[in-house]
Amino acid sequence: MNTIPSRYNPKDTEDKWYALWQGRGLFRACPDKSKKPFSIVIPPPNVTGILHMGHALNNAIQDILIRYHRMKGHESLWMPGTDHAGIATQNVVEKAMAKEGLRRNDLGREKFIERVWQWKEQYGSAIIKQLKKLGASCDWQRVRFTMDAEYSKAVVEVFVRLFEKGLIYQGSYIINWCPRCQTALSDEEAPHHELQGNLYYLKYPYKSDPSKFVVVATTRPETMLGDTAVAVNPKDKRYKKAIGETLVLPLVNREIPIIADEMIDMKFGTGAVKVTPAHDPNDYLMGKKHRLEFVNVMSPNGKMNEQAGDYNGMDRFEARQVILEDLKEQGLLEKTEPHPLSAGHCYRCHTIIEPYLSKQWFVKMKPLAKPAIEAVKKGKIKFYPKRWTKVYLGWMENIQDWCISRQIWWGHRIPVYYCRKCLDSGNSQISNAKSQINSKLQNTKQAQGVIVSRAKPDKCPKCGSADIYQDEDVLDTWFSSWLWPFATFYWPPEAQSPELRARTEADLKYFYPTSTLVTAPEIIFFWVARMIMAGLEFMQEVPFKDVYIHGTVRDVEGKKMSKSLGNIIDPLEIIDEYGADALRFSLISITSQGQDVYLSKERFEQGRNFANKIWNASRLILMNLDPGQARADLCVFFKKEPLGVVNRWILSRFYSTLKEVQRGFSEYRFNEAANLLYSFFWHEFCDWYLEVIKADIRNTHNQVVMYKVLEKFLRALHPFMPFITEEIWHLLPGATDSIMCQSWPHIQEQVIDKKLEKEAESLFSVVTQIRNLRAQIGIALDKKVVVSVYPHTASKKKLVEEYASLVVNMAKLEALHSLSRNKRPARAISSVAEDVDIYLHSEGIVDADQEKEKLTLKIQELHKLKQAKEARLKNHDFMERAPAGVVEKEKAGLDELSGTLTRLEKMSKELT
RNA sequence: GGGCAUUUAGCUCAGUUGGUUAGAGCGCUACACUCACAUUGUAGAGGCCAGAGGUUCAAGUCCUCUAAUGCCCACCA
Repeated sequence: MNTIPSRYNPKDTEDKWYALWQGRGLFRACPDKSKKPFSIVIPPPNVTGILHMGHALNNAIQDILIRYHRMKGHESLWMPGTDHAGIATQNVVEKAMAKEGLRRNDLGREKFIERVWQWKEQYGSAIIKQLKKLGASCDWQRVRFTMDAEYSKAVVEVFVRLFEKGLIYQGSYIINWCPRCQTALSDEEAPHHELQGNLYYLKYPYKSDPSKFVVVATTRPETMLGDTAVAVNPKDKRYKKAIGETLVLPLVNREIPIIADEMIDMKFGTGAVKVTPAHDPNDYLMGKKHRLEFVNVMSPNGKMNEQAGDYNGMDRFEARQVILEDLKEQGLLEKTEPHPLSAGHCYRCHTIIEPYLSKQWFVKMKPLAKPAIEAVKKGKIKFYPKRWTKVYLGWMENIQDWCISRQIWWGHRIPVYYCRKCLDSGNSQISNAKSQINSKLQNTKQAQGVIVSRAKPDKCPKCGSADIYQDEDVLDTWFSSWLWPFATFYWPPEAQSPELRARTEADLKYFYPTSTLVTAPEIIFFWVARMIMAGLEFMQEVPFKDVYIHGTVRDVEGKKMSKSLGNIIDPLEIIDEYGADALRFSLISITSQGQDVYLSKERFEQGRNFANKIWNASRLILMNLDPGQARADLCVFFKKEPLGVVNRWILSRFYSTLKEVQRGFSEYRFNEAANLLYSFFWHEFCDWYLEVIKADIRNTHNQVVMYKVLEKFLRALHPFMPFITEEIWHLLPGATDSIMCQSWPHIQEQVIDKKLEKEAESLFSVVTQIRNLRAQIGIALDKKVVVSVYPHTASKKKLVEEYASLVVNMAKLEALHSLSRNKRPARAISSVAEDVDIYLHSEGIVDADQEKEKLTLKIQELHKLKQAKEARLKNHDFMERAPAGVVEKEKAGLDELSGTLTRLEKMSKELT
């Protein structure tokens, strides 16, 4: 077996095994009534995406869960796929086209979409290849895309159903408008960020006396062109007389009234507010309430429009400056104060959002939210960590209607059709802003000429005209991804071809609801909450039972990793340098439940080193393994053979560890599970077990135990480090099949023996103490020394004598004597282990003072502890109120401490 | 303005229902490469658990307040 290299090289193994797994269909999952299902749907990455550390963490966790449950005997499905990511993808393709000097309008809608599809075919699978590098065991035959024809049927179905239920409506409101992407956005897509802006105080002259003014404060002076009133609080004494007066809007010369509204905060600014109903959500409400005029002064591209008079064509921020200058010139800019404000930003291009009046489609959310709130409150869905429940509920309980129409081309076209004839003849076509606002939204449903349909109608059902055209807008990307947990299973079955339906309907029944959703906190509102609503609305069942929210991956300074900051650690680079196993293990071992991860490249050394350690321990075992001996049945063997303390110890430790690992899994404490396996293997199996048995490695007991522990350990570790465990699995004698097909080791309770564990560890501590003594006087390891011990109990004496050779080997001794009299030998340095006094015979001169000082320090330290324990045991309240077990423990601790102290004191006294 | 999280060794972090002398990885110090592994081994140093109160027989852990940092939410013109 010396053909095994001494360093593990992931490059030799990872791609090889992945190809084999996939080739053999080991990731496939099919309904199997004899098994319990376990299913996860992947949070579909954007087709534009490339794998970053966040994905690596997210998918490593999912793969660990899937592999674990697969080995636990569940029919485990990991559903993969990608998201068409409307705005993001359109932006990317437009950017690529810009290099050729092309704009989307040059191509036209159809050609442009064709081009996006081409782009998707060419680059869209990049992230899937990268997931495979990571080891992701998705059922790739099922890979879905939110724009797939079958998936689109679900989107249309849902739109139509919600519309028919009256939960979708069209209307004109102030929405978040991105002037760069030129589309509406939902509130979630326009996160607020702090900006350092100014508060400008503008003077609006009275019509009756232009030398007098009302001063208003604003952060967006360019919107003043659209002002149609000034509002004050009716309780505000300063303006009591002014209410009802008329002002002349500067630069525009529009006459605007001073109105009274309770909404106005008297303490802010001057207490007088300019009202721009077409450009601010609050002003919009006031506009409606006071029947003001809605003047839209901006074009969709963020430039001022013809309503802006002289400022027509200027960019909104340019106009701001020019308007301020003009006002200043006229003496109408009273002052400018720095003022921090927060403004919405486009989550795709980070452009500052313009609150903008426009006609959009909305989903009424309150009725959908109600059951979704219930489901979580009743515990049908559980969040891990728990605190996200509150975040979820908080949002759900204050949910706003969802703007779902987008003015882009890449996406699901809204299934609404218009009959030109009906629209022309009727008055349902909404032409000006004012009537838009007043039009009752529910009317959309009955509106003449508006047809909502699963397929494009040939002719108008009302008038029979064939002059029908579809709504230009597409749906929000999230309007398709919220269906992911069931639409990926070809929901609705009735809408699919009979053949497809026959093939897939059982899958939906078997795998839905899914088991666990693994995701990041950023998309709780975007996605998680909406999936819960969709699942309950369309499947009458929650989409998943557990939601595990992991942390955000950050750099060492706590900054989010982003391309623009240049602080990215590329997972593929790490895989290339350290291996996918190392990447996975390192990430998991530092990710405690839901905490953010601060990452530097060096962290991955831990995983790499661990892989190498496993590799070399396996190498030792394989080089010394007699396959004939080793493969005995452990259970039978264990019962029959007197295995000895060390073998029994490692078996007990293994199963103790396994038990805790399993608990880690069930509580979503992956770091704990990973670290338990790590420290068991390294610090118990390698540092002690293998070192101890090395001397007698051909012994049958040792053969069986080392082989079994290795073999079972590999299976337990496989979910975390799939590649190296598979590689070594195949080096084991008689290994058939893939490790993926093995079961996760069953916990053998009868092997766990805590008392025995303690006994063995007390033996090891004798070794440690001797090593310690050697180090104290600097005796090199190759120099053999003689040690005498005096065990204070008969059982310890028996143990030490029986395992004398273990101590001799591990502490590199010439000889170990067991003293028959409790008397300090001459010329020795001393130490104590549990119930054992230890004397290392020194050939040189023992510095008695130094030795005495060392012992004295130790005595003082233990004395303090002893006092603390005595005090506790003397405490009446403690004795009365502490549980018996704790008191017992304290007593035992005190006894031991007293014993040790007496022994140390004797040692010290005998020193002359 | 509201909420959440974090604060434990030089660094990055574990520490579950309160219960012996608070742990890990990295880094550091000393020693050790013919030995499965120097991506290693052995031994060691290093902690008023952010601060102040409180509850309790017992607090890193529970409660209150304070401070710093980060994140999320909110119609702060």
